[in-house]
This record gives sequence, structure tokens and C-alpha cells, in this order.
Amino acid sequence: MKSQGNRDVCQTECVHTERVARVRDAMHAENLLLELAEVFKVLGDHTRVRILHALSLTELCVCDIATLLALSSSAVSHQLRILRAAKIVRFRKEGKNVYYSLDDAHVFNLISEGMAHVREG
Amino acid sequence: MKSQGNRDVCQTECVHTERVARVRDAMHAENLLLELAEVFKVLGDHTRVRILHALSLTELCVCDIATLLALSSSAVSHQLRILRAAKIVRFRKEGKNVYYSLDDAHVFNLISEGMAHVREG
DNA sequence: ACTATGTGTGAACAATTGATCATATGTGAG
DNA sequence: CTCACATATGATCAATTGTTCACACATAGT
Repeated sequence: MKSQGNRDVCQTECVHTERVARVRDAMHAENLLLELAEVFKVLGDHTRVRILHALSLTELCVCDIATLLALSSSAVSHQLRILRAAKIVRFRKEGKNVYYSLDDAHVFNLISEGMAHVREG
Repeated sequence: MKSQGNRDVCQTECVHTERVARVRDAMHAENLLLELAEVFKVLGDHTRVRILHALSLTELCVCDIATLLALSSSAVSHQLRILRAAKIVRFRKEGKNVYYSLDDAHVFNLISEGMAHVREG
């Protein structure tokens, strides 16, 4: 911790409150953009989009989705795990089944806006 | 083309109009979902999200973006190429410069909705 | 207890992708 | 034309990713 000779290090107190606040805000915005990219990355897969589209219509359990999209339960479970980790879907256990649905209205809106965009292309 | 013995092939005309229409609609929806996944895939990158966030504030040329985000012009150009191909950004040439902006309101809304979602997480 | 069923997880492999470097195009100024 | 500058592209390489297979876990019924 011998930083006496380093002029970049505060000797006593020298915090530039406003400057620090501005940088902290910028860093926070950067973090949000990073999270946003993560969300889009998770949405950016054919299989997951198909799952989310189905879930935008109604709550479904794993085997419902597997049947509906002609996928293995394993494949569906893997993708749901990713969607869960990204907080894009919710889940609810009932007996042997686990029912999934979209996490919130924002997710629904993302799907809707995206669909509107591609429909116009 | 010897398919006489194949009972799955029409001998004369046997088009099930309503059935074909239903399948065609489903295929069209599938294509849209595929395109939607492509759009999200393109949005799902930290660098591209940062570019789009900047463009959501104002139109910018390549070197503006490169300076703003501390990236090489090459890197920016590569990402803009991808964004252009996905019809997520527009561009406009003026002298030596090429100015980029978001393609339409849907793209702006996608960024907004996404930001709203991550802000709540 | 055992069995069947629904779901989750780990490993391995092929395929895709972003960053970088070098180079190419294009445009305006001198 | 030549030079400087803005932008675009191609190739390469490391890293990430989706799928598959195999197996593990949990729950309900017998």
C-alpha cells in the first residue's frame, strides 16, 4: 500500500463529488446496456423465440412445448434454463409438471414490437 | 418422376384448399419467427447495443461512433454492416461521411422496452 | 419398496461469431 | 494526379453457442 509518491492517489480527501457521480451514472448506463445485450442475445435464437411465441399465447409445461414444437424435452429444458437465468420467463411447479410463462409485460412487448418490425420488412 | 404407385401424390387435382392455406399461414408465421430471432441475434451484442443506444439519441457518422465508444472505425463499420443487413439501421451518404440512424420506430421501441425490462431486474 | 413419467444437468462436438489486421474503395482538397 | 481521410471488406483465429446423448433427480401411482 506504499502509494505516497503516486500523484494520482488521494493523500487525504479529494473527491470530486459531481465528477464521480457523472462517471458512476455513465457506468450504470453501461451496465444496463450490457444487460440489455444479454437479454437480446437470449432472445436471438430460433428455438427460444418459438418457445416465447408459444408462451406469449398461454402458460405451458415443458412437455407441452416439446410436443408443440417437435423438440426433445431435454432440448426444451436446456433453453428454458437459459430463459430462466435471463429472467425472461417465470415458472411454477405443480405436481410433476413445471409450467412456464413470460416474465412480464416488457417481454411480451419485445416479442410484439419485434414481430411488427419483421412484418413490415 | 415415376410416382404412379405412390398414394401420397396427386393423380389429377386434389388440393385441400383450406388445409393448404392453414399450413401456408403456419409456415409464414414460422418464417417471421425465424426473422425475429435473426433481429434479436443482431441486437444481442454489447458493441451493437452501444451503437444503437447512441443512434437512439441522434444520427451519427462512423467516426463519431468510433470516437464515442472508443472503437476502431473498422470494428464500427463491421458492426454497422451487420445492422444494415438486418435492416435495423438506415444510412445516408454526405461527402466522405456516412451517417447512420435507427431504421424505424419499432427499433427505438425495442431498445426502450428492453431498457425498461433490465431496469426493473 | 418399485416403476413410470416429467424435468434438469453435464459433457462433447460441430457450427457460428466477434475482434483484429491488412488491404481496398471512394471522396474531396491541393 | 496525388495525398489524406472516411469507410468498407476479406481473412484469420479464439471464443462462444446450440444440440445431442446419457444419466440424474423428483414426484405420483401401484
